[in-house]
Amino acid sequence: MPRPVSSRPTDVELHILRILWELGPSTVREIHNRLSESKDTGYSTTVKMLSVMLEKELVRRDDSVRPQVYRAASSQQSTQKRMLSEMIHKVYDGSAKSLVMHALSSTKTSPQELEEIRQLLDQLGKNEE
Amino acid sequence: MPRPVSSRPTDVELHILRILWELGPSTVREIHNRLSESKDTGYSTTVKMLSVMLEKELVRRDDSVRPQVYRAASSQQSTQKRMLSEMIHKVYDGSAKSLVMHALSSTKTSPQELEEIRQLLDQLGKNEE
DNA sequence: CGCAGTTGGCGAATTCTTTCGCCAGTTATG
DNA sequence: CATAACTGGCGAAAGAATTCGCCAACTGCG
Repeated sequence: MPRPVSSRPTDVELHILRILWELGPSTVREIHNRLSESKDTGYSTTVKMLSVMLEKELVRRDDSVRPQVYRAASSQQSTQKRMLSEMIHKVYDGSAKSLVMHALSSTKTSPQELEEIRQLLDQLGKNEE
Repeated sequence: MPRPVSSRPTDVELHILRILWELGPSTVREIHNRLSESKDTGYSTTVKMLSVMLEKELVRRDDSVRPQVYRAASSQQSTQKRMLSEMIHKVYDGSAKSLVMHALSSTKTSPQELEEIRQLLDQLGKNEE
């Protein structure tokens, strides 16, 4: 068997992934510095989290340089989409529409953003016909 | 201090909540029967999960009848909204728009549903002005 | 009543996540 | 090349989530 591919990130894992998406490939030190702005856990903890994430294939490591450089294994987009579709299934019973309606009605969205969404809607409508 | 109110449900907890939303107030036996259609865990496990959920105030229990009847403490809608806004913040960095765009583009949505969304959009636009 | 089956409470085992302490290897500097 | 600072690996502790075994209380039926 090849290997189960990257699983759903836990909260801290997601936090680290977000840092990697923001900073790009980084050393443990860089990741830890950023992480410790919002969380006060030790350096060892960050090292360990990264090693767990490496195990789960959520991140990759470049050993050819010193200090080693970590990067996210999947892009922000694809990770977001994976997590979103899990939510649509497990929380919204497969109804993307309900989720969209909730998302739109419970947060303020600027007129410009509404317009972008409307355009996407038009485009999707075209493909359907 | 009053009490921290219901926290985020875990996977199994959510599964049980979904059953309660579907069936309405139910006995452990009823919940377990439905749960065991998709999961093969024992009756004791269901009892325990419910007691944990009672502790967390995710469900309430009516002790005045025998066998006791459990019901979800929050509606499906409000739970969905709570979880969705957590996702918008933690995964989409607060951008409901990005989430909506992903949701629409990665799942097939019927023309009729697209229309409903468009109407909501129009309505939101009005309130903005 | 008295037994058989059902219900549910509790503590403990298991598994996963998150946290470190400690130690060894690496690097920078005088 | 010493030695001080930094880097990261490992195992184990602490916390959650999930699972159950066991037992006591309750119910229904003859």
